[in-house]
Amino acid sequence: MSVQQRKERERANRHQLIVSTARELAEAQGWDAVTTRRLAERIEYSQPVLYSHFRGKREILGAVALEGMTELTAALRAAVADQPAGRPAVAALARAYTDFATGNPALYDAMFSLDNGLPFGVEATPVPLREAFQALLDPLEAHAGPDEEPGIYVETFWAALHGLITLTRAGRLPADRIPSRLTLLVNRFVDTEEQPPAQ
Amino acid sequence: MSVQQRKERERANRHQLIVSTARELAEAQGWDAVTTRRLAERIEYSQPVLYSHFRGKREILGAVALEGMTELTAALRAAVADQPAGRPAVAALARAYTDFATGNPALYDAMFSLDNGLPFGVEATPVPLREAFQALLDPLEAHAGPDEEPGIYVETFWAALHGLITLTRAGRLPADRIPSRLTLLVNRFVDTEEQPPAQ
DNA sequence: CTCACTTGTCTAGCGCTGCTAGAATCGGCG
DNA sequence: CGCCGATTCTAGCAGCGCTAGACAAGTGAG
Repeated sequence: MSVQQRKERERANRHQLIVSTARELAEAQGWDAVTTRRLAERIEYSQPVLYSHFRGKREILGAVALEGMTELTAALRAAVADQPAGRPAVAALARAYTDFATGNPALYDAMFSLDNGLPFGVEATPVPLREAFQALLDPLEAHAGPDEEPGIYVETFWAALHGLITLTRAGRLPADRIPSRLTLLVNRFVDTEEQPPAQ
Repeated sequence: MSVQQRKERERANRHQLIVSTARELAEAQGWDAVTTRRLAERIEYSQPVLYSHFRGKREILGAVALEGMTELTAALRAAVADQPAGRPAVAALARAYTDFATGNPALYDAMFSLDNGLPFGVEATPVPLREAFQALLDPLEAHAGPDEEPGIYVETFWAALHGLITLTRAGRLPADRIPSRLTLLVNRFVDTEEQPPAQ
């Protein structure tokens, strides 16, 4: 059985190679540059090999996106971990989210802007997606008002972050003053009365 | 000179025909279906005619987007006009914005999601874009806090709206409960203390 | 060790895209 | 009428995602 095991291992390696290469290429030259031909050339196989691993280009995008979800979760958790709960944690969360997006623009696009075929918000939603949302929810939900459903509250906060990022990157908003908008957003979503008045 | 005038008029008509047809096609079947071949066929000319009016597909997109900006401005102004200034005006504004986006999804994409080549936020920004932003700014800016710069405040509010719309349409947020998120957003961005406590 | 066969990979090609060079045709003017 | 410039068309390029069918390599049986 060792032969079959070796083959499976090699196949898994190549699978990962495709995902990593696609991601690198996208991050270096944008997703438009990630064509099946270029990707095949980079991994030193012919095009059809890609289709023995993935149903199509979208599925490759989805695999990259999933990888990104895990990393985003880790980044958010790490940023919040060494902050006191409450407002500082939310500020750190927002900052970590936008840093992740600006630091990995192609990855972020694959996750949230492009069509990656991943099912959001249904029971079939992959675990990394759920965890990413949970990482967003944990530091936030305590700040939802008494009349606000926590889920809705977090979704709206997330949408605001996402809007800031996409509009900025698309050139619709000036790229400077990102921190100002972020601070304003956090102020608007975290009631200061909850905290002692340590401005 | 009447001949030349007629030619210019015909040319302007065809220009508008291209823009309208592109918009209709996009709204009916999505922007992916708007190919130069299909578009040429619809207007009953050959492909190269398109390139005598526009530098390329992106410029057609830009023309559609510009048309949308004017309509968005009108929609926002109309929605706010018959509302008392303050919170109701902001709520109506937010509602009108999302209604416009969901009612004209392809148009909205051309304006704010796809690459239309229009210059935002610089001195060369076309008038319709400025006016649209102004229509957003007018009912809002009075609600910026004392420590908040109105421009930043409006940009952030706009980004939140945009994020809600794009995430919802991309299937990242469940489409129901849009009104809940909208209400929450308005609550967070309009301080209730300013108003008499007429819940 | 040889042969048949399964498994894996590649070459070649389809129909489509945005865009353009150069041929052909149309329309106004002398 | 016939010329000539402006206009429009035909035909084609390079590249896209994706796939059918030819080919080679590795496996197990005799």
